[in-house]
Amino acid sequence: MPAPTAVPTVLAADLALPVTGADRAACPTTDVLRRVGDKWSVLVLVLLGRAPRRFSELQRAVEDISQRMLTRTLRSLEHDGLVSRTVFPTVPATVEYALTELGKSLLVPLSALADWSAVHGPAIQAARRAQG
Amino acid sequence: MPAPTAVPTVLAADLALPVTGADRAACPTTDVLRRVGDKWSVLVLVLLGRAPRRFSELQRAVEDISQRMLTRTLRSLEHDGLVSRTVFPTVPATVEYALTELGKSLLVPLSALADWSAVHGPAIQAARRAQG
DNA sequence: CTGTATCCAGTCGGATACTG
DNA sequence: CAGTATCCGACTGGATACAG
Repeated sequence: MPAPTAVPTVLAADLALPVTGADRAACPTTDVLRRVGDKWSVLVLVLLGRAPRRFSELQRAVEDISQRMLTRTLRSLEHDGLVSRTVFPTVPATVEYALTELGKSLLVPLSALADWSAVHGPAIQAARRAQG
Repeated sequence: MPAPTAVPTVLAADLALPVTGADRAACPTTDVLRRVGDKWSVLVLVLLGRAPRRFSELQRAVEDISQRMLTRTLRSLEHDGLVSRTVFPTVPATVEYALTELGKSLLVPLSALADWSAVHGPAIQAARRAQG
């Protein structure tokens, strides 16, 4: 691990982000937020946090996700080590998806954000309505 | 406000999200995540959390954001009540941006996610490299 | 100084059809 | 059952030029 060199950062409410070019491009916070800020990832993570599920179970659970997007979402989550994929060589094939330990741990801070959203979401909605 | 009807939800690590159509579309958690999951919003929030700043100060601080994106980011944050905008009628005009109380409060759960990212970001990077 | 207008490439996400 | 392939509209974000 590189020594903790003095990377320019901003500090606010215990939150630090690098603000200069190369460092900011690799900022793990921004990286995670963009991973999780897409349309379906968090929903899939939460569903898998409840229990491991098969592809078709997920598709039924989410209900209005397209097959393509479910595949893409699962692939990217798997690619980032948040979800595991297990193929059972039945006929036809069955595939089970589950959270990895990494994925489970991510639900904790997401939970904090969900709590904030539940409390302050109405305030955001109100602000939007107030300005058109 | 409608009565708290039994909206189908999934529970995982204290995290609840609606999973059916109309409810999920209005899910405040997904809504907040998508707001914050864009390229610049969190960085701007963090900078403003440190201190109120003028437009040009922000642009210098971020360094590689385009004028267009800074404007758009600030407008959307303002629109959602997270940032305030104060115009001083000098010549030429100066404009100061600051976090609202709502914006400040958002930094708290974001901080939890930043902490997680700092700790587990390397694990994600490793997972990515392991699979190409 | 603080923006707006225009253009343009790349990505996101949905619909549909097809496959082992 | 669990995907892949293709097409396509919409949105994101950058570059550049112009304006109050």
